[in-house]
Amino acid sequence: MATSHVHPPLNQNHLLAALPEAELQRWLPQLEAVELTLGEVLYEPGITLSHVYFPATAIVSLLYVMENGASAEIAVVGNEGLLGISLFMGGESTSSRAVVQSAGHGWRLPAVAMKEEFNRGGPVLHLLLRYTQALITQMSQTAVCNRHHTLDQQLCRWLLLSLDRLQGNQLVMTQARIANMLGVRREGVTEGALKLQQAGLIRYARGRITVMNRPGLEQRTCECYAVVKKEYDRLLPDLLAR
Amino acid sequence: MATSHVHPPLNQNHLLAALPEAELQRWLPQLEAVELTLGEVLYEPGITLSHVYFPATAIVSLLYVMENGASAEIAVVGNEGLLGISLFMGGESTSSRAVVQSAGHGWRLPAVAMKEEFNRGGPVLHLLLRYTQALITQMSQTAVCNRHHTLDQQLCRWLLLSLDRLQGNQLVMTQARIANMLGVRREGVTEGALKLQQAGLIRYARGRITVMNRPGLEQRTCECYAVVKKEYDRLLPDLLAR
DNA sequence: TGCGCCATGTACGCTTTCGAACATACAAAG
DNA sequence: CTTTGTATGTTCGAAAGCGTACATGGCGCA
Repeated sequence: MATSHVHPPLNQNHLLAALPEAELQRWLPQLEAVELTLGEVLYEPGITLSHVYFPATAIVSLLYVMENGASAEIAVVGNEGLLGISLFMGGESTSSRAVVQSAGHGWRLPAVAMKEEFNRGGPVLHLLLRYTQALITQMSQTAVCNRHHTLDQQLCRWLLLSLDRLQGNQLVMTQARIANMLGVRREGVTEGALKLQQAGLIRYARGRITVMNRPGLEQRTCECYAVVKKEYDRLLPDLLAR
Repeated sequence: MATSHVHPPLNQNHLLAALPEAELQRWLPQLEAVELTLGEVLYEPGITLSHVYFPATAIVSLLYVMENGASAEIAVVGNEGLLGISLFMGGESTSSRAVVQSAGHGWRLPAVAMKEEFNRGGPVLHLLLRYTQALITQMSQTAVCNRHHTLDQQLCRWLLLSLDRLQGNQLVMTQARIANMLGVRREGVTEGALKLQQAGLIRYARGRITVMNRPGLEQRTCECYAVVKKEYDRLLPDLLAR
């Protein structure tokens, strides 16, 4: 991970964009631009975090890795959120791992600064807690989706959630990596992706997926996508007017 | 739901038991004992809550009900926690439903009082947030478990989590209701329960389950149970010394 | 005492997904 | 221009769980 003092526009991250001026001024000296590389691990289960991360163009997955090596994604975090809620929730660590799924840049803030700000109890506290509730909704819906929906539906949901957290309609992502996130076989993702390509909804080649027909994906996915999206919009309306 | 002004010992709920004396005194006049009956719905998706509930001898499930009527449990809450975290998280409502799964009593506190206390920013805030993080862990692990583990393993997990939130080794619960929680067929639960009974781990009859060999259940369940339990113990150590 | 409801048990064919093995093909490096 | 690695495509038997249907037997209520 490279760090730099040349700051790209902070408001690429919606939470940073929603910060009141006073808080922003307090944070500025401590905010550090970071390059997040594919596969980079921002934190491991049980490890106390040194920073919170605000993705801008990167996407990060909260991933649980089981004893036998199998894995499952708990939630995706992109430019709408932050990594490291356990710092202000008080647990210091979580039982999941945060892995960069799409390279890009972001910012980070030292853990101490985040805790101080949180303990001031101002508007930032409420913003962060509302964000956390939205994240909880995503996790809950992931549980529901894992229980009841088909691989094809989940693939569409995953593509849409990722797309919402990126700019443009492309994602750099192999089928094997998607399978890792969804906790299914790579072959299953291949079959699902084939169907979507044959239907003209997406096109892909060697780790690059282009979404051609987004409404088509929304039609094929389960209700889970809409539930999560609605809840983010409801809980964080100030972040939409960026 | 019957309400009463005869208070059973408050410390049956671990969160209430962990309240500092000053906070307890502030809450006492507003705390109301409630009888929670089987099947009672404490809140519905999207509805703003009027109270938070602290179960004592009751167990409540956070349940997501899909458009087609199928359902899945997101988490179980008993005497270790509270219902209505969205009140202090700021969302006011959630996309899940809270259903009483095991009748018993508890207490409730008006939403306004909870918000006032939370906004004081004292120790109660941190206690509630640590509890919320533990709840998040349970939800995450439910997602993982739904993805990777067998019905038999999940049944054991569910029995253990429920048992931890009750006194004694009995639970009043039909196989159909368990199926509803796990989001599987009733027949699947019947087969799983049969195996456990044949192995001498449980006994049951007409909606009453007795656990005969708890270590046996722990041996048959997946890692998910231990992960969740450990995280509750880690995040809420003060609640164990009740 | 008898009726009916409800909890539990059993069976069968079907669908989805898995595990494993192998085939094809592009792309970058030498 | 060949080699090698990675991404994607295909197949097949096995397993878990589903949907459906129906059987059994206890318990409460009339």
